[in-house]
Amino acid sequence: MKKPLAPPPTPPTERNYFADVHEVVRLVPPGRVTSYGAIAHYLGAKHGSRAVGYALMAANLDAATLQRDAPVPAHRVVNRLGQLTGRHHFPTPTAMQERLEAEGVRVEDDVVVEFKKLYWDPAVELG
DNA sequence: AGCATGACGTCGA
DNA sequence: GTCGACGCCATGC
Repeated sequence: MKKPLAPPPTPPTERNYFADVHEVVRLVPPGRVTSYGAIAHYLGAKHGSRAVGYALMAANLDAATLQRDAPVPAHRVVNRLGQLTGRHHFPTPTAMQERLEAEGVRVEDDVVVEFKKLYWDPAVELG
């Protein structure tokens, strides 16, 4: 039958790459953190780490994605130094830290305490 | 179509 | 050991 509405399987702003990033981030268990580079590396090491952050930013802002799939715990993603570089993109500058601390992750001076200890590498945990 | 930007990471000087 | 430049992928003008 003809389809009166044509729901695009993959919106232009959410391509396979973004979906991949979202999926991996969702796998990060509470109380653990990962890095942009780890995700990029897990996805093939060919993807730029910037694109990962870009995907998270888009995911957080795009309510459609949040409704379609589970919310992306972007607060569990920090840079390779454990710094909360993405906190400025949250509703409030402290929202990211608040969420992390709510999960038992201590944040001090915008840096995850015991980052190496809480580090969750998808390439290791998943593969 | 080309240039500039971005929640990064790695290399070279 | 610190600083600067390039690369990566995707988006916006």
